[in-house]
Amino acid sequence: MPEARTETPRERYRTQVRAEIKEHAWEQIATAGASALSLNAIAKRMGMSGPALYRYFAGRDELITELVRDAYRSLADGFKAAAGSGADLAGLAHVLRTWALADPQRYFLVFGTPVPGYHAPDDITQIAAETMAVILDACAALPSDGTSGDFDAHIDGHRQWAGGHPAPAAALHRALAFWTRVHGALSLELAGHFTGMGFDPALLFDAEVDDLSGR
Amino acid sequence: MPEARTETPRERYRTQVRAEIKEHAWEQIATAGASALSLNAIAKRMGMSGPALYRYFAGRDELITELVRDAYRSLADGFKAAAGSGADLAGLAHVLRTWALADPQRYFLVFGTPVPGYHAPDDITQIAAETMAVILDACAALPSDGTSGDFDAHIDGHRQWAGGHPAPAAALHRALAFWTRVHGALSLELAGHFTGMGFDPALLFDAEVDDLSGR
DNA sequence: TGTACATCAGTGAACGCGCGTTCACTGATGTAC
DNA sequence: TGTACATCAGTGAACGCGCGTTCACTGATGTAC
Repeated sequence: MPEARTETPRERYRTQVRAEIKEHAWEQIATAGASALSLNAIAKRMGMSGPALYRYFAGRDELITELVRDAYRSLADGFKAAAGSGADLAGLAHVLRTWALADPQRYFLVFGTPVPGYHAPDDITQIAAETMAVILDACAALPSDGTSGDFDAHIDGHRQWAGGHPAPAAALHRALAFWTRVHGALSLELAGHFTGMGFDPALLFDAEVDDLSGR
Repeated sequence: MPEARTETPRERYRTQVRAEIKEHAWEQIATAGASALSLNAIAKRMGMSGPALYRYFAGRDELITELVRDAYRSLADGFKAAAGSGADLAGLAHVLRTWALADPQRYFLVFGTPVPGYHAPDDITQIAAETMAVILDACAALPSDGTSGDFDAHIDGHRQWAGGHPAPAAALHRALAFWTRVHGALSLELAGHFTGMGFDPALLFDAEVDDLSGR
């Protein structure tokens, strides 16, 4: 029994071509970085003329914004799926690492060098907040030793940002540290700053995650 | 008593114009990011024609490489000066933070999104190793609780890279964690990932540094 | 001290390129009666 | 079922732009005798 068809053949074709454009875009980004993304080059690769792409995206900026959105979306979905399967903070860290290694340039598109003056649209910020929420839940689930540093006293403004999440200050703090530490280890690794240094970045990553989880 | 003059007036002029070109380049990078760096635009700002710059740099790539070299150099010098004045690991962290905040795009030129396929020349890698050495010394000077995790057992390959530095494994580990944690906190802050989250990134940074120093 | 020559900074024209984007259009696909 | 019309994907030409880079040159500065 086929599902109810609410999409016309033309609509299906449209979404398919849109997806194909994005795939070529990702390929180009993986190869030469996001700054080298060119609509004309994508069109050529797809065997069509440049202006044709304007049927699918208002322009280069909209395409890039869409790619950023998709990247955040896939990360948020990965987090939620893992959390739903009972993953703890360490498990989420490894979801992030796997996601990053799968396409380093995608990782940098989201977490890398910012373009001065660019501000992500609200709905993207929203998706980013979803990922934060998953991490915060995982931190709240972790046993805490109850000790509290200077920073924890300062953090209530952040609790408000997090939708008034009832986690203890130490958990809010730990959630932020999750991002900084895991991103620090990952981005230096992906940028090649550890190549030739004689150790395995994966083990350093694991050590950071262990420390973060309270060991 | 004037010092011995080994530089002719022409040479002095050359180095001065070179420096002026670099200054305009940094200004442009700070404004629009490194990918927007353009020789012609620099020349226009300086009131000269584009080709004139080829008297001073073989091309765009050489200019950028030189900027990266200068950035590393200034960071390494800052570290050494601080260490020479008795700064501990926390002091060095704040040197790095100050250096980063002074020109975020310079920070990202060095530690940000890598250009696929680009490899820094050996002399730049060398300067990077100098900065690493300063951090490692600071870590070796810190009291260690002697406990050792899984990662520490793996780290001897890295000791070799570090010129056979006699620091305990825990210090080597701490030096690496210094980079990942401090870079993680700094780069997320500079990229604006914390704006509007209701806490002060400087305090989070301090908390990370305290934790790193053994509290 | 003055003259002849070499050095070298900077110019302006030119080349070829690829970019994003617009526009008027052709031709195929889908829709309404 | 067939015909008239609307929708819309894709084309090719064109615009204007700025880029890195080369080349032959002018004119000023420095050097040697």
